[in-house]
Amino acid sequence: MNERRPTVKDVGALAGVSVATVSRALNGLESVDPALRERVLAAVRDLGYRPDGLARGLRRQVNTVLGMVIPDIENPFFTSMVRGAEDAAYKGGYLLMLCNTDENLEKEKAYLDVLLGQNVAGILMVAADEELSDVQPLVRWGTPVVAVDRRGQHHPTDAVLVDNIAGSRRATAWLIGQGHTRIATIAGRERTTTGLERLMGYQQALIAAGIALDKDLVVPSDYHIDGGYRAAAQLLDHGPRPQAIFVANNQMTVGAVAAISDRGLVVPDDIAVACFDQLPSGASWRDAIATVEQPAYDMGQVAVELLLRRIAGSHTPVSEVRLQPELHEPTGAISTPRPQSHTAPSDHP
Amino acid sequence: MNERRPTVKDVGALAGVSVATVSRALNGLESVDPALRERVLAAVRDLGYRPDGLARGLRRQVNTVLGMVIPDIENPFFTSMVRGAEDAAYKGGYLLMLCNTDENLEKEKAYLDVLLGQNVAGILMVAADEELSDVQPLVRWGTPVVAVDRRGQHHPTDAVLVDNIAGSRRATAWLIGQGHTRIATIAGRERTTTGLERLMGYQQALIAAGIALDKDLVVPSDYHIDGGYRAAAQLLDHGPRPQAIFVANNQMTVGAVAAISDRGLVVPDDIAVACFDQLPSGASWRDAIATVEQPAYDMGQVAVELLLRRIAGSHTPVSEVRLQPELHEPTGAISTPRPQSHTAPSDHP
DNA sequence: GTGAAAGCGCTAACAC
DNA sequence: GTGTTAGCGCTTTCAC
Repeated sequence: MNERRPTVKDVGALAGVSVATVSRALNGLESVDPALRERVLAAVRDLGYRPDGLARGLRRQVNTVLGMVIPDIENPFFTSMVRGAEDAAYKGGYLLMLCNTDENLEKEKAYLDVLLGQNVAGILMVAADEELSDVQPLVRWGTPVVAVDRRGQHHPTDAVLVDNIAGSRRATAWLIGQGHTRIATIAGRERTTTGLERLMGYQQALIAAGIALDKDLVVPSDYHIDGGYRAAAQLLDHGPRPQAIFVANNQMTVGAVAAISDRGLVVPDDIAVACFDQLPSGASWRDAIATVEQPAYDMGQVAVELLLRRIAGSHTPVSEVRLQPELHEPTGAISTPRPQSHTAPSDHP
Repeated sequence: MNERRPTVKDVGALAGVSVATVSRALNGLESVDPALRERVLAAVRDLGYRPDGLARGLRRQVNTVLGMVIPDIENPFFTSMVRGAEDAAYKGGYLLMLCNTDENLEKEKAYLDVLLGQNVAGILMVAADEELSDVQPLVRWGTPVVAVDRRGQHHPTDAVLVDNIAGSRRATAWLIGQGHTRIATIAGRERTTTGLERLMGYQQALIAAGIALDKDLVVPSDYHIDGGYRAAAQLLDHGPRPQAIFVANNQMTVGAVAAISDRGLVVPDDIAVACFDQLPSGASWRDAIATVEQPAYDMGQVAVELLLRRIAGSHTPVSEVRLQPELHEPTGAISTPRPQSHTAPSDHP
């Protein structure tokens, strides 16, 4: 081990041909004599040769790799999206390199640098911060980018989003339909479009039902479990308790339910809950909460399809796809739920 | 947009210096006149220049990027491991490119090809198939590799594993301690060391307690939710029902519990369950099942530390680290559990 | 301290 | 159909 890694030159020498022939044979050009091609492939096997991707990429100026940047690899919503993207990419002959920014702008910039440096064919991006994330260099030098879930504010790119307003409007309307009027919301980060849009949907539903908006019932938070806990605590511990809460994402819901439960209250008997995103399978409170389920897998898939079209040279105007989320009403059953499979094949037969 | 991407040459031209000076300025060499350095950096900003990683890597033959290959990005065990690896890598000045193989050998090979082609500094690998996964080319050309969770059989590399035998022995012993003697197991894939070792632990515990092994109580499965469901169904529908089941991973447990519940049985009253891996937070049955919790985050962290040491040139013999999993006894509480935070900071303060 | 030039491994003109 | 060679963008001797 630790021999020098073989190059085209070594392969050529062993096969008794020039480097050009090696290259042609490896890239499947028809114009190569079958006998020579055989010799080349044999030499490749003998030496354990694999092409240097850097040199190849440098020369060809295109790669068959896509980059994907996500903010939180531990959020099932994103991993499901990744699976959709990856399946579509693989089908199209591309591989997907994943980068987790941990909602950290500095990391995000570093990863974009690397991806751009590797000359990836295109980038799928869930921005850590819609205002500050810098996709400008990508767009500027012609690397196709598709924004997913969150759309950067400054430099318009293709985007695949969910109809957040409609989704949260439906969820809130459902709570109203259950007979509640004093409905609070734990909102998402204020600087994100998802946060703003979900808040708008909540407000629209109240207005449509003729319910006055109450600022005390709107608690902005941060999309994290602990933030959801704190927000719910504030709602429960100060002023008259709301009859229902609409929570803007899954993680905050986990925290909110914990806060509710810690106070000896029961969902939905004492307080009704609806939320954006799917809840973890097997959760005991899963059948007591209405959820707005986002088509995460499809979002990833559609995003890649858009991206591949751009890579292929499409010059249609920048487009924004809005997928419809689906309201999932709780069954109200108390028994242990039958968990759903997480695997993509069963989710997307 | 879509101007030609600038190169060192462009920067040099604008700054009125040679490409060599540009390169030196960008790489922080001391020997550059401060005034020139300033001119260069200004030109870099003006042009929006960023170095081409391919050319740089090709020339330097070394990168500041690590590759990580995992089989299932939707499994929380792996994503937690990724977070540990990533945090350690970032701390050490490296970025982590993630590749999801979906337990698909062909994909795995393709990703390894790309990573090796990109000349990554090192690779963390959770092999899709311990017998067939081919790390030989990596080892052969000196790219450091650390196996995590699963150890390749043929070509020994550094590895970070969990003491599977001890973990499953403890879990099974706990079931015995609850007074059960007719204890079944839903085992992992037979060709994996984790599968074999967890089966061994189960058997060791039975033998130590003087309980005869019964082949009918061992059902091999595949680590997936559906497989767990089928395996449990077989145990419940044929022959005398076991008093307890030890399940070899989290996903199969989700399926097994569903099968139990579908038959109107209750855990742990009708049948006791213990399993390897953490269960999803908020699961209603979480407090009824004993779990063997693996230190996933730490595994990723330790693996990167090992890898970085190799990259730095350590020539110590190949080493295998075994971390101890922890038996988590159920509280037996029926109330809604307080979910734990998933975020790394709270898990690893 | 700075510039000219070689060369990393590969592909694509261009000759033959 | 095959070989020779230039050059992708960068770093790094080697001169000056």
